[in-house]
Amino acid sequence: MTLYRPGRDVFLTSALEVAPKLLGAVLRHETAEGAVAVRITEVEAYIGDGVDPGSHSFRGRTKRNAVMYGGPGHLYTYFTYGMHVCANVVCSPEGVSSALLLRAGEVVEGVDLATRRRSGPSGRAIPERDLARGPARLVVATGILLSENGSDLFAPPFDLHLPAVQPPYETGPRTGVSGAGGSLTFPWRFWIPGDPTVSPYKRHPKSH
DNA sequence: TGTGGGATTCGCT
DNA sequence: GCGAATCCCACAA
Repeated sequence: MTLYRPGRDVFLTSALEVAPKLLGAVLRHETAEGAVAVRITEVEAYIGDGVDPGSHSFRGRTKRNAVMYGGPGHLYTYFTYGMHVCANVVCSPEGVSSALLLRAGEVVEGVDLATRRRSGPSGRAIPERDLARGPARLVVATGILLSENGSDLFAPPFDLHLPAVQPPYETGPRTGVSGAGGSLTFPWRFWIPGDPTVSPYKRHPKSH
């Protein structure tokens, strides 16, 4: 298991190149409640500065997306739909904007804690594979907070381990983003084929 | 200072 | 399958 650090190795390049290497990586987050770790199974690339209309940084740097320009290995969180938080891993060198949205993962540590966080006061049952299946679900399960925007993912309370051996992966077009049907047809999404934690409706974009 | 829209999820049908 | 919930941020005035 190799520990990569920000500013070095694979994280000094674009999200499109980092994506396959982040699949299978384990992201761990520790709080007073305990630790939860997820094995990343699905990511989506975003590139700013006029390249990708779907990116928050398409129109350049703003106060909101400043973290995306802050160097590789940092956490970019944002609030959306009035109720959800999503988490990204910044991949580009300082001054450049490129990141990976964590779309899905498998909880490999702290299943009980993750279940409590996801079920809330209702205490309803949640299938283990659904604990971190979906960007906002993954954030809830790991206990990542909006206020942790900008955190170094290679330092406590976080820890990011890349896999010694890269798992096989598949790519596909983006869905769920306005403007996704535009002229750009990069394979923005990357996932581990056959993994049950990958969003099912993303797994079969065209079921004809 | 006001306004419009969104990198989603859940529950009901 | 469909629609509601909900609030931060960017941008226009």
